[in-house]
Amino acid sequence: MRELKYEFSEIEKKWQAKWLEVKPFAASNQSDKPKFYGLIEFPYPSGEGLHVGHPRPFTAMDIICRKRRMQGYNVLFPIGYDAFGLPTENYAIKNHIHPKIVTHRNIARFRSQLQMLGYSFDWDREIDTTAPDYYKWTQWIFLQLYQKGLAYKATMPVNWCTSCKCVLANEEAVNGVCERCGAPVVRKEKSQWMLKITEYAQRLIDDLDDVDYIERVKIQQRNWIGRSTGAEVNFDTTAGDKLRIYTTRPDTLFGATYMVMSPEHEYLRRWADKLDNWDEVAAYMDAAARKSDFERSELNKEKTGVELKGVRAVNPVNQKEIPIFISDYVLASYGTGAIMAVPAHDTRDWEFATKFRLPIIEVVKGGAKSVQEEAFTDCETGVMTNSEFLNGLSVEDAKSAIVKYMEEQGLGESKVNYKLRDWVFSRQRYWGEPIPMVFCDTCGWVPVPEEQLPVLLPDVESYEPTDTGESPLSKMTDWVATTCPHCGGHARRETDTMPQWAGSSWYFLRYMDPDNGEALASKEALAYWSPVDWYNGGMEHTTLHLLYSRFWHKFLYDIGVVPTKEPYHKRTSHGMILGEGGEKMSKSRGNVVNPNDIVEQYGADTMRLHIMFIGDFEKAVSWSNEAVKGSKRFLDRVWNLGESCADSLEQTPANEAGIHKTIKKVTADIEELKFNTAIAAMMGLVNDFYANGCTKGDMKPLLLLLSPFAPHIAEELWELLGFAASEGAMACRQGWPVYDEGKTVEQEVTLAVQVGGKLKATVTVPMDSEQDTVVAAAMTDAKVAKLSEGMELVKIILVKNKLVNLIFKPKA
RNA sequence: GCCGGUGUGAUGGAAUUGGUAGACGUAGUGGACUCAAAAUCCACCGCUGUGAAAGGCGUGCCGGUUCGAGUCCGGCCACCGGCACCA
Repeated sequence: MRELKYEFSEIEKKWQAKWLEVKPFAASNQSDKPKFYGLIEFPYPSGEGLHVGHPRPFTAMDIICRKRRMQGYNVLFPIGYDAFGLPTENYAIKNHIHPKIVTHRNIARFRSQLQMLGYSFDWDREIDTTAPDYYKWTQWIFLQLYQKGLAYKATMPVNWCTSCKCVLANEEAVNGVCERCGAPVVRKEKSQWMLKITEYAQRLIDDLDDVDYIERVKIQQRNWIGRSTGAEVNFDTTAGDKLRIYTTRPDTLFGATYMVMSPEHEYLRRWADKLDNWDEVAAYMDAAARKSDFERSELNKEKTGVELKGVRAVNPVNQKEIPIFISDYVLASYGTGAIMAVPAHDTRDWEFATKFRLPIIEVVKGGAKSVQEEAFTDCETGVMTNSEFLNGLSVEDAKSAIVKYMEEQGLGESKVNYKLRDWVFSRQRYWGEPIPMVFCDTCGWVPVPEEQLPVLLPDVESYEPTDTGESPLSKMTDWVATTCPHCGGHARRETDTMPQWAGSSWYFLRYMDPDNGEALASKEALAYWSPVDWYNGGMEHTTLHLLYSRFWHKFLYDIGVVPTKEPYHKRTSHGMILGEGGEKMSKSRGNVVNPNDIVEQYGADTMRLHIMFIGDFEKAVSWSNEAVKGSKRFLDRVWNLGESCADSLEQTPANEAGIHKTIKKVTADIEELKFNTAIAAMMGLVNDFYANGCTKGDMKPLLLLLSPFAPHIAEELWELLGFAASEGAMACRQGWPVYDEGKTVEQEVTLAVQVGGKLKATVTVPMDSEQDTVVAAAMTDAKVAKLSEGMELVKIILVKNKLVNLIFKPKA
């Protein structure tokens, strides 16, 4: 008997100190072993510290990486901090502390919390996006984008958060409110740096075919990019200009009974003197401009619009004259900003036509109701009608036929459109990377020369955003005033900073070679580690960080900086941790669980184990303080086995099959993110050990299987049972246990016996018994025998080692 | 409206992908140990039924395929997430 209590607190401190000292998790940039790069989304170091949302994905990847090391891989599992951002800045404003100081404090806190949980990060590769030698390279990438024409300045209506006093990306404005603070978002004309992500739209779709992302991520990205194929068609107008429209249904061209332009369309002002009702039109344009996006979409149940009196369009295929309207249901920013309206086959056009009593002409037949009652929008079943040479064709055939005709006649051509918009890249805030551009009155925008990077973020007196919509940096006149790198004349620095997403768009590259002063990472390091083998992160980043970083990576690939087209080979995602009632955790509900409390009460191993045991990793689960005890109890039971097991290094025969089965299950389950059932299997094995008795030989594989999940207790018992002494190393440096398929099967199996498909009995027979043996054994069962009286056995279905189903019928 | 996902005991969740539904855990019940409690160990634990059995019912609802359906097909309902006047 080894009599030592499971003092988790001391044990965990001991091993954490040892890992920091011995560095068993340091990755090497040169190795004969196969490489594995496991990545988690680096945290934003908020003032609140780690919350329970963090340990779930972190522990999962830690388990995978610990297992990979034991399987003989050279593993890179790094950590860093995505530390630029608004919460830190807002805290700094409120408390008059420099954001730099706040950030350092928060990072220190995060670091100690992450170490407290025993993660096997390579701490020598820690990065911080706010460090000048890091953001130097963020700025460098921006300069490359600028040089290739992918960064440009444009004045355009942008999403403006009224509370943050800052521009938001499309992706950050959710339902008319700011994703971060919830304040209303309004439209504002501003001159902004933009990144041409749209240039990569098709490749961002196509290359999804070559990566191993979970399907819902691929689907969500494809939907977000929103590719559609259709045609652009020119309509003559009585004003003389050709009005160009985009449609995905060129087949319905004969059904176009009017046209609609967006209120922002450039022709409108040009046509002012031709319009009899210009006052009315101008009033509508004004009203539309004043509406926020939210008002334009959400509140717009009823369609509104104004007819242009004095200008009409001509349908190019039948020369019919049709009216033109303006309406805010047509968006200026998509397609050409104008549409042909086919009310018979588009619900929005139908609503508008009904309200304005415009003709509805059926050109596709097959709808359940008349098109006067309901638009028929189905493309699969319809047949063309009222469309001259298209009549009788299917919708698909009609599309190709009309496009071919239009291209021959010079009326229009096929066209692909995307919903994806260019990325608004400027923020009027302090705590971000300065955009390395200078404006010279004579030369215009001039990039800061690479050798002058980084453009350091200067210290300012106040971080308050200005009401004029300019960055706090604009008040730093000394810093703003500079000389033009081109002509040497007076120039002003760009005072906007980059968005939060900049630093995180390439951070995984920096981990490969974090101290490089010459490049964002060396060619060798990039060649060795690229791509990230497995990246796990939240679904909320699918159309933000994940898309942005794929875009940057493709660009870096194009200019020869990185060796792979895609940054991440595999992408998985975890579900959220909800509060006890299945509700979102929030301060206001008071159901927030602090990992520190759990670690203090039960230990880091219990915390890790429980967060993985709690339910399906990919789905949302609710936290239960009560249930944590079960995981702690399991570790106590393992500890007690370690104290009481027999000294023999032989395995107990009764445990053998269970051990091999468990190795098989845990090995496979980790790969499939089924941590909960892996843990259940280990619990089952421990229950067997209690029932059958156990030896050191039985404990050995159990401890190795447990070590990625609960590394501290595993190391301690490994040492205590003498394995470390006799084999000279920590558990984390052992080989991953292997199973013998032959030993996973039992000698005897219990089969279900069904009669007519209903379970009536079970019978135990030797493994792999043939049908005759099984049936004979089944018939010895009293219940089965009784059911077979006076019956004839007409059919036997045998599923080997599982079940036998006997079908009887009355004897004739 | 469109695109994903989910629905299983008191409860968190399992189920080798068509083969013994409820593994593993929590809560609960009974017992052992203890002066006692906690902890620990052992047993029971879907509903109904009975003295105990037998039997019947049971994976959101209705129908279908099959020797056999939580799993497949058709039609609904509810909840969660994403997108949303993108022509």
